[in-house]
Amino acid sequence: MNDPAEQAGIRLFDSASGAVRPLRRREPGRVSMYVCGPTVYDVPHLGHGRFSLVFDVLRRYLRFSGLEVHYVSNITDVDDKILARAAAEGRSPQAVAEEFEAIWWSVMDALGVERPDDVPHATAWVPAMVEMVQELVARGVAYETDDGVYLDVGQVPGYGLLALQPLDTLRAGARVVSTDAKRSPHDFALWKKAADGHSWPSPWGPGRPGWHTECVVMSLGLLGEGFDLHGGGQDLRFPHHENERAQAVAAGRAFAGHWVHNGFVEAGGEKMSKSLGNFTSLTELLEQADPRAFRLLVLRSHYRRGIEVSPATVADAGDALARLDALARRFPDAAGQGRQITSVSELRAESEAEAATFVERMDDDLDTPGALAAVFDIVRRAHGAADAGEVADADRLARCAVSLCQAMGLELHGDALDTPDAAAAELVTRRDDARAKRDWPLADALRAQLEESGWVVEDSPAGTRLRRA
RNA sequence: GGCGGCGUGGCCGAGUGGUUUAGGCAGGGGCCUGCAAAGCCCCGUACCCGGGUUCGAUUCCCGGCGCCGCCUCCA
Repeated sequence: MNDPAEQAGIRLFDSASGAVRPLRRREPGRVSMYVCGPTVYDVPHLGHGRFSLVFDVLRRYLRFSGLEVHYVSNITDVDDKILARAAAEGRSPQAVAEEFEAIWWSVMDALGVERPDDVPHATAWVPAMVEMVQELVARGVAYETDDGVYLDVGQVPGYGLLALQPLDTLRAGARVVSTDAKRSPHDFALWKKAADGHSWPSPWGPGRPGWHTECVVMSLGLLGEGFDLHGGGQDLRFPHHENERAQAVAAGRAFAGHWVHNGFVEAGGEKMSKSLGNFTSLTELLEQADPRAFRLLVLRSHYRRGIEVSPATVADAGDALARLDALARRFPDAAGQGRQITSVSELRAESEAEAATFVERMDDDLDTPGALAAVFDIVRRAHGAADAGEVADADRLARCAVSLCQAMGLELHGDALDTPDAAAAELVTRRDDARAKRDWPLADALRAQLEESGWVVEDSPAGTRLRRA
């Protein structure tokens, strides 16, 4: 029991075994996780937002459970798409990668996604990648052709594990370019020969690493053999993760202990398009909606299922968020800075039953919808207690709800961010005055004026309160 | 062709072999309020279609229909 999470004992679906099983740790009390990051050749799309949020929530929850988390997520800054864009726009691949990486981080910050502990860039790891490819060639599991170095997947035991089907049943053809010197259509490039300015020296001449080579080298390099968890979007399961795993296995290294994949973002059967009013990118969504509404939308469905992200579903989540914010507004004390509880053990000391329900839901394959339902139940009870004058209980429940939201990365806003401007402040003063004199027509007229300028007016024992509509 | 997933009340979205319901949003009624807002209480008798197993299936099995993802670089 010296591993705090023995008590929490989170169970997660593992794509390699096809079952929900306990997340085992290489070292007690610590979790090492690697999540495939973006290739920076364009602005982030909605799917990037979902995976970032899903793994941010997992990371935060593990920490809330009392575990120390080492979170690594890469930036792929070597890629054909980056080169294509650079060529099309007449600038360097570095310039393209830098531009979109900067956008990536600004979007992550807006979403409240915490920065990874380590952010390896592929370009900084090329020598290590060359070493691994050399090792694979030396072991006789990789071979050189005219255009690169390939892994002979037929020699890798268990290839097809993450594809969930055996190698010989995988269709070979549909999207494969054509016959080349590869021994099998499934063999993939560890190293690509190229002498186009964006290349590095290697024993096979100038070139650049294959995509799968990047992640396997950087994850093992930073987290070491047999790290705990490897995550990413569903589409990466095969071939990307399969091929990372194949390289590790072929090189005789223990790889990830647990594979976690999140479901896709869908757009209601319709293609995402502006004419339908759907969001076309994450940046566009963030221009139009509260980032927290998007996080709540993600939390509201199970991470392995698809979710629909549209203006309507985001707005709906925004309305639900308003209920949560209303709690923070009513209990500014409980929601105040520094008053949240940041670990499950502390929370148990104060709110055993509520903490237990939340933990039970989260431990069950990160059941955020269930956890959220538990939070809403606590919210309702906090208000009920306050209405009944049970101040201590109300405060405790409110603090619990706010803390649990926090544990999932959801910051609740009370009044703090809605500071009225001078004009509004004056109207408030005049209205309080009118109300004191019981001049209702005047008070109502002033309220109407405030509402016209975008404020929601709420009366409270402390006088008129405003918040943004 | 192979593999995987999904189809739940007006909408979003969980879950389960049967006694009382996920949850949220929207809607209706009531309470509170000078009127509101916020909040509290109450309400809607849902589970793609057809078979089968069962005392009983939305939940298990079989077959359809529909939607989606993967099968070489897309999170």
